[in-house]
Amino acid sequence: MVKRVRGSRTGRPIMVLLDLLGRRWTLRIVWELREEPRRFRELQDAIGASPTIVNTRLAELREAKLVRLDEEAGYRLTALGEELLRLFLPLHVWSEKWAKAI
Amino acid sequence: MVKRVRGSRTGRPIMVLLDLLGRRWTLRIVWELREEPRRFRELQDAIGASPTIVNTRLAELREAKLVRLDEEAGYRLTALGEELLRLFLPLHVWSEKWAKAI
DNA sequence: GACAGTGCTACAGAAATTGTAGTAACGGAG
DNA sequence: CTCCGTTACTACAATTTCTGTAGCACTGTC
Repeated sequence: MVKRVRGSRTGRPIMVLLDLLGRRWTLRIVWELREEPRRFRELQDAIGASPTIVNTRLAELREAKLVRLDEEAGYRLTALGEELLRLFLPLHVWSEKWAKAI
Repeated sequence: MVKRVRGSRTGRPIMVLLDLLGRRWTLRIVWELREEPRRFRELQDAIGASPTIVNTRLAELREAKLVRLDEEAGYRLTALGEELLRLFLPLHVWSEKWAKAI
């Protein structure tokens, strides 16, 4: 089986990004790191996923330079990761409005 | 089909939203509908997913009142869906910057 | 040495997704 | 009416992904 690039085969950055963020737990992990660094197990407990997939997603996020492992404090967002998070922060407020609408 | 709540068991709106958006193809579908309505097959061809999953995601998005089926024109974002999209639009520009950084 | 914490991995079973094929309803052409 | 193309959508087996549990190797503390 040929290794495929998930999501877009075009390689356009927006498609690559949407594909990365559209994997289970990815958005959630970024969200959990929004305020402070987290240890591997801490993160795993917080989101309730298996260590296998947490590790896989962390590896992808690290490769994408959105997350890094700080030996002292744990996993944390990089500068790029924080930029991305800032784009997502309005979601929090909006989600409350959305919840009322549905 | 049994209705399950994926992701967060808390029911907090932001978690429910992150869970919905963190399913494969969901973000991509919203993105494809950003400019104009799309027919089912058109959408399927554009993203390259199976009809099964396209239909499943559309059903979820319709239930979440983010997408609706306009018999005349095809699937389109609702007012809520357009609000959500507006939050995501900066991603397009940011993704270009991100692509250069990695 | 015993113990707890760290990141991380193995692996079998369960769940989600794919790929292919097909259904049913509708409209227009012949 | 029959045939054809279009629509949304479904069935189902094969494949891929994720889960749940257990454990490893390493570091530091007592």
